[in-house]
Formats: sequence, C-alpha cells, structure tokens
Amino acid sequence: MSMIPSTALDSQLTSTWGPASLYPDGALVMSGYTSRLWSHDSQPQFWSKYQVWEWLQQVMDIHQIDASSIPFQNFDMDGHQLCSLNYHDFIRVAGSVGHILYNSIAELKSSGQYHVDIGQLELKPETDICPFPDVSYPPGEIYDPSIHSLAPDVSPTPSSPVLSPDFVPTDPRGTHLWEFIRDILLNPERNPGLIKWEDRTEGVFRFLKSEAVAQLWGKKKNNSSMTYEKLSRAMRYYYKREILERVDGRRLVYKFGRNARGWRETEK
DNA sequence: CTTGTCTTTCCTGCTT
DNA sequence: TAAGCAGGAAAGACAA
Repeated sequence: MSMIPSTALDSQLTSTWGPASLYPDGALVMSGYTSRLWSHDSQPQFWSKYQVWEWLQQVMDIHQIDASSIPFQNFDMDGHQLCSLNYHDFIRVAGSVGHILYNSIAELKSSGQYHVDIGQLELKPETDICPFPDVSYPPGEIYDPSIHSLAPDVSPTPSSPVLSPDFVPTDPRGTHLWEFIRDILLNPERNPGLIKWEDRTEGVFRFLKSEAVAQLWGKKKNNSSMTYEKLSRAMRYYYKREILERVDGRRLVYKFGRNARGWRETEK
C-alpha cells in the first residue's frame, strides 16, 4: 500500500472533510469542495486503500446517499484494483449505487478530476455518461448483503509497531466494541480516516466516517445490517461502566474512561 | 439448561 | 430536515 503524505491527509481530514450538512449552501460549496478534495493524487490508479474509501465517502456525500447503503468493506482495495473493476463489478458489489460509482471513477480515470454537475445528480438515463448504456439491471435494484466481497478479507484488528509494548492485539472473536474502536485508533495505517484522535493524551476521539466504522464492525460480527445508530447505542452503554465518558455538545466525539485499557501511549 | 454479559434492535423524545 | 444523542425495553448471541 502506498503511503500518503500525512500533511495531505491531515488537511483532507481536518479542513476539507466533513458532512455536507456543514455547508447549508451545498450547491455553491460543492464545486470548490470537490476540486479541493481531488486536487492532488488525482489519478485513481495510484490511490491507496485509504483514498479509495475517501472517494467512496465523497461520492456518497455528494449524491446524498446514505453511506450505509453500500458495503464499504467490499471496496477494500487500492486504486489499481478499483480501476480494474468493470461496470458489472460495480453493480455487483454496490447495487444501483455502483452505477454512480462507476461513472465517477470512469470520469476520474479519463480526466483526473471528478466534476460534479448539479444537474447530473438526478442521474437521468438520457444524460448518463456510462459507456455501457446497453447494460441493464433490475429497476430499483438495491445492494444485496449476501453478495460476497470482491476484495480480500481484511482484519480490523491488526498488529502494528505503534502499539504500546504491553499491548497485545486481542483475539478477533473476543474483541468487544470498545476494543475494536481502540484498535482502529491505534492502527491508523491499516484503518485510516475512520476515527481520529481529538486529544491523544486525554483519550478523546471522533468518528470521521461513522457509517463506515459501523459497516466494519458489522462485518466483524457478521452482521450486514449494522449501522452507526445501533453502534452508538452500544457505545452509550459504556458510559455507565466507565469504559467511555460523555463528551457533551460534540457530535461523534467520545472519550475513553477509567475502565478502558490499552489506549494510552504509555500504558501501565 | 441456566445465568450473566455484551450487544443488537427498536423506539420515543430531544438537540444540533 | 437530517443526523446524532439519550436511554428504556426487550431480544439475541454466546460463554461459563
């Protein structure tokens, strides 16, 4: 996997990344938003897995499609693999959304930029830029969770040299939700851009891609219907057990509590 | 088979 | 209005 300059990542995550709802004047903001996003490394063939997921989330946001409606884990691949998918592959792994994704990547491959035309958001067939207009799929087709992933399996609980010396990666079977979250935070190289530390020493963190994390958690639990809504309920149960502490007034922000172990840089 | 833990699912109401 | 948050209630999964 290719490395992305951290400065580029940081700027993407902190300044250009964010839900579209932050920008009430969506249409006006969008063009600048997307052009900023894709202003670097615009050749999808050279994207890392991280950039593939960034692109996925962006397309979903731009088209105002619920991120939970596609299986992010099915796109556990780098840009080279992504570009090798044909139209049918996109439809197979993402249902009707695959159509949008295919168009996006096709345009990126040819121009290196993803131009968002607001009029295109309606996705009228007659203005379809899909190069395979004869390809048909059942109207109203949606993602079928039983469809297997094209991508190789990925473990969300990897080992990494950044872990504290006494941290031993837990058995995936026995990993609880908070440990799963912690392991994502401790392994940004393997699960980049999903959750970010807000205050490393205080144990404050924020979900950047809540639905993507929920999908990953669901995959781990073999539950394709997991959502952030349900994941967050489980997170709230941790308050009482002091595994997490409340962070008032901030959406998607949590803080590790006194009973959470293994997240500190210098644990013991 | 029973029990306890840890979610998962659903829901109502509230907040941003 | 959408997305999150707060918890109650109840069911499910699973290990001891």
